[in-house]
Amino acid sequence: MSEVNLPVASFSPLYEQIKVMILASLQAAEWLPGAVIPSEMELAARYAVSQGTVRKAIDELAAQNLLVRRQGKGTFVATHQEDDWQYRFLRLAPDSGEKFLLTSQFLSCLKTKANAHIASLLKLKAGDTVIHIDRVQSFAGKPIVFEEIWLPTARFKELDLYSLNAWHGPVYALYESQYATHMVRAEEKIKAVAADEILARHLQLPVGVPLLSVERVAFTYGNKPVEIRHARYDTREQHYENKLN
Amino acid sequence: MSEVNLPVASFSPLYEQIKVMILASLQAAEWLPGAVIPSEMELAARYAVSQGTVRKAIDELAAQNLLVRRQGKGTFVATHQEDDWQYRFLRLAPDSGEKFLLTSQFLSCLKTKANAHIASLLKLKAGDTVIHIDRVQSFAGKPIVFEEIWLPTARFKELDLYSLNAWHGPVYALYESQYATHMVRAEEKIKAVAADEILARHLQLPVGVPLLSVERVAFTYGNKPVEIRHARYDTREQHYENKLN
DNA sequence: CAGTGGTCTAGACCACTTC
DNA sequence: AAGTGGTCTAGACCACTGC
Repeated sequence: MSEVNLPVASFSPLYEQIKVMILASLQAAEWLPGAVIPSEMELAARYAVSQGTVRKAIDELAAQNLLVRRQGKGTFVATHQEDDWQYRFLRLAPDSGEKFLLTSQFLSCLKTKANAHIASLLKLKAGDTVIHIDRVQSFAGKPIVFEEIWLPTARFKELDLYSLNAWHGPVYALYESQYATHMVRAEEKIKAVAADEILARHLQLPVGVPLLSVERVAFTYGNKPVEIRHARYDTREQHYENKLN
Repeated sequence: MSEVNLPVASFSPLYEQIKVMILASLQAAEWLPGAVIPSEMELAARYAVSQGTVRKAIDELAAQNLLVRRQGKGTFVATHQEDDWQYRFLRLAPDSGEKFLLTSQFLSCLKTKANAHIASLLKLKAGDTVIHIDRVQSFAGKPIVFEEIWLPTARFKELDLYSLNAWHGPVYALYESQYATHMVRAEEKIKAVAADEILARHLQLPVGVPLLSVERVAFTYGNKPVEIRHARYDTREQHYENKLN
């Protein structure tokens, strides 16, 4: 008998280890969203490597949109609170090509027990509670998006309908500023569905109209899922845009 | 009066210029999809720069999926003819999570005059002709996708129904091997629509069922659009998957 | 002008593939 | 053993920002 020698923890370059350490600092909120991190020289000294090695680590974290480099200024922790990033995860766009200014109206914000589906997506234990939010988004006065959101109660304790409606700007900016939770990436599953009576009422359209159903799981540092969304888009005058590379 | 000094052709680093030259070689088909390009050392000599500079250029082209690096072997021109890349642009996946094996049936392949919409997307002149293809894709015997494809006749001259149905594998691999055209990226616009009679017949489902409408423009080197697709997906047992970063 | 990120170099050595 | 890409270093200099 001969054994195959599988490389278990094979080779890990220095810059990978430094990425891990920087990630740990982000996760530990040592540097907050929007803040500068130490300069490349400082980090090189801290980790006892050359500037080039720190550079490569930062390059890759910047490519993943965790950090943002600004020449002459420094390297910053990515945030959803800046102009270009306000709607980083929004793929809906008007067919006309005009600018998209959505207004948001929150309808409800209730604490409930997570059902099996939501619980498994959020990796919660049976019996854990979630916050369930409903909202409608409108463009030029027309309701276009009906959206349900589920959040783990543990992380988003004091969130209520009043503070949601008092907030102006993207929800992900609110999560950052109020709950120290930065969304790093998300996965969406898209289907076509027919409007039922509830959706028809919210979106002011006839029952049976085809709508885009978009289920999103959003993740913070360390691939931790912390938000579920289920949106329905009226795509009669707008569309979902995607780039394939 | 004071003039604002807009930097017109400001600063362009060496590695950008080398990227441009490598891109030119790809576009000129000096190196074909799947082939090795010269080693970093050779390119460094050719362009009279250091290996590190060539390296950075190649790194960025590899990040854009134009090149593929393989340690110990060399750097290769990306191709749709390899296992992992076979369905690089396919975002449809079964709800069940099982493996997705699609069979393709081409229905027609006709030369027609491009309508205004298609012509403008393909940047054709008025009067230019296109090849119009219809096909149905099935999974486990069930028709799931109805797809129309438009191609500029000029580039895809001898394409006919017989050769399409004789081909086994992704269409983008056929474009590469028969028409020296490699697809680099694509843009999709997605809507929900109701099945009309034609779609209902092709997909064997009732009229009115909500379907996903996916309009794709695919580009080759130099951002040149060379293929339009309009697909309709039955999303009752499968979904469109997307990752947001 | 000092400090930051960005570019470029030259050279040593490592990891992987092939012959 | 030779050739490829991959890592790491040290140092020089450039481009941009802000005091």
